[in-house]
Amino acid sequence: MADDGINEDGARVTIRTVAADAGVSVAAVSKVLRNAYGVSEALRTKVETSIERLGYRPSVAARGMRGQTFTLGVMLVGIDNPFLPSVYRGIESVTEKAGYKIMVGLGAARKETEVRLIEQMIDNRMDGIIIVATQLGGEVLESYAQKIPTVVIGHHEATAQQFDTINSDDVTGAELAVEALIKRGHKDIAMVALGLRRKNMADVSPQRERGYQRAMQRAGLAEYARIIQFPTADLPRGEAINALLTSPQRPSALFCWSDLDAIPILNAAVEAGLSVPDDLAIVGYDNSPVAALPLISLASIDQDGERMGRVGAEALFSRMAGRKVPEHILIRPTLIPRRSLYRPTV
Amino acid sequence: MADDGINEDGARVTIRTVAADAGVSVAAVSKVLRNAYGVSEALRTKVETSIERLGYRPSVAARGMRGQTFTLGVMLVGIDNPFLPSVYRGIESVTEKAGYKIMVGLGAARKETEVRLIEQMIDNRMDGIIIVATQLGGEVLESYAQKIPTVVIGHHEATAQQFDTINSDDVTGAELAVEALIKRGHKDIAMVALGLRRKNMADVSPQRERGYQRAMQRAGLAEYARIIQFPTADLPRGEAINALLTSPQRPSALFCWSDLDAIPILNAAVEAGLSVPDDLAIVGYDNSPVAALPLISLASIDQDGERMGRVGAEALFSRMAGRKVPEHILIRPTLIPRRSLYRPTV
DNA sequence: TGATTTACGTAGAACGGTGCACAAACGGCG
DNA sequence: CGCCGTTTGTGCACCGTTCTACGTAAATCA
Repeated sequence: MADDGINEDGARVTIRTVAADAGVSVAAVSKVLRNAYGVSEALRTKVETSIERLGYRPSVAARGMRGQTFTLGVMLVGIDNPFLPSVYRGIESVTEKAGYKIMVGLGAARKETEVRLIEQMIDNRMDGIIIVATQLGGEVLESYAQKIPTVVIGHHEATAQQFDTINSDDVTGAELAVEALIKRGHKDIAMVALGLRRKNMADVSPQRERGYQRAMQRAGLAEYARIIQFPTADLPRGEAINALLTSPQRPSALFCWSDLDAIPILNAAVEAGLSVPDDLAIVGYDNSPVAALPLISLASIDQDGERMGRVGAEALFSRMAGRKVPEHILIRPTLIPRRSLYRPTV
Repeated sequence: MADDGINEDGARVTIRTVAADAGVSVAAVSKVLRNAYGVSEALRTKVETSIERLGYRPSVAARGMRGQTFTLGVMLVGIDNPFLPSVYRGIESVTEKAGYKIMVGLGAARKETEVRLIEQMIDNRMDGIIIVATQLGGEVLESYAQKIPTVVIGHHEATAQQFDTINSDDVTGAELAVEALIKRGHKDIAMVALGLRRKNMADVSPQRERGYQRAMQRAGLAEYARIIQFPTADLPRGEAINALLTSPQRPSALFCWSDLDAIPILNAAVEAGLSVPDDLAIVGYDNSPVAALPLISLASIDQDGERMGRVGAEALFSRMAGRKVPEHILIRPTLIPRRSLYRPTV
């Protein structure tokens, strides 16, 4: 049984081979493959038997030239971001059921690379793309979205027309964090945000800054509110952390835009002899697996990435099916309390 | 300037559009694209100008039907394994220079999924594939490798004929870990290994077990040697960890096949009131970023994943260029000492 | 100068599918 | 029995490239 797509002559098994074997036309085989209209049960079984026997596999490349490829492109910022695996799992769970394949592009958070990947996916004739946590601007996204059904996850563009967006409600998430700290008696609560070259409200960090500001204001703590812009993740943050911890105005509590920053800060604080949460309480964002480790035990906001992935994939399918009006979905995050927020009552 | 591959009529810009615009034949444009032999400087600039002006982008799908796609497939076990990002970076650094694109498949460590992904890559007419840390058997790999140039990273198949392998020298890595523990005065050193349904020497864990055994024997500690098989990563390991830590035969030191297990064990040990490294010294494997956190400070064996990726990509290119004889490369790992191995002399 | 080589460019058949337009077969009905 | 509408299956143009085979003009050689 040649299930490697190559028959005994070493020639590739194509749709024509199958047609000849089944004694039908090429068009008939194609119809069966796409389960198109107008195939009798008899024909279908005949063709499927031949396909099975010959181990035929349709060429995606050839398909892509006219019809669908049944493949979706998923662009992720990078492989090491703790929030992505769950989003990916969510997407996968939906696409698998629908019989679609996924092709992943890893973006490394560089605009140039991201553009290249999107174009690559278009060139490869993906049926649709999901873009997760991109740095790209709304105009660029709109222009790509005209050419290929697009869903964007983790990037706030609530007015986008050509594509859908799925986001955690980052404002609410930040409010949850700050309110929890206030409830523990904190007043002097600072925030660590992502210091971007060019501030863009579409990114998650500014959204969380807004939530922070709101919650502080509502609690009458506006005078304490201050946002510390941290250098981007790949730069050395050691100095910034040091400055923060040794400052005479060191806050009593910290809300951190991401676990990516919260975890190193928490580590540095303990190393410096501070007690967490007594000297410094910390709440992060993303609920990454590391935060859950007992030695870290970092309270964090959970985005339910899996659900975001699922919802995103579903939106993409409905868009591929012809929906034109954009959907902009917010998903409510939850607070995961841990030791960095309060000392458990033993 | 229409740089979106669609001209003002809304029609797709194809090689024919470019040919017409430049006033040359389709074949000529194709030659320029592939920088094939027999193009004058004049022709080349003429064509390149048109390409630029029209914003033409060749269709990978159409290309795949006859020629190369200039795209490589990279199959990764999963997105959350700490060792993969560095391997990926290594691969990327080489392919980028060569002007090749990468398409990633995420395998989730399920054989069925992995097979599907490899076939998908063949269907998509990748020019070659790199498979990282697969569960698949040697025969399966050989059969795929006949159809597409293949390099396997992190899977020991030293006798494979059809594909190349790049591996960390896992035996030596384990020896390094055990010798370091012996040097710190430990005798009762146990090992935690990955408990596979079907033991396969191609996997990394058994290789490390062999290195452990050797080092123990060479030091005359064979009587102490014992290997504890842990359930695979996705199952709850809490019980296994508990049993290990509360056993009356608790060893004084532990060599762990992966940080994936070492980190939870270290956490549990400290939670249980043990002192690391005094009551229990631990050395892990992979040197994952979490191991480096001060609060964790887990000694670990570093595989230099980036180098493995680079070497793997280079091997793939040379194989695509026609090399037939297989290469099986071992890369020497190094020990990264941290607090879980020895208390620093202050 | 004629013969041969070299360089450049072109025509047109692949490649492996899709999908439209149409033919054939079938059954129901007046 | 002839007419008509509905299935079911087929022929063929097409998708956007590559690549072989070949034509032509210029350059080199004897």
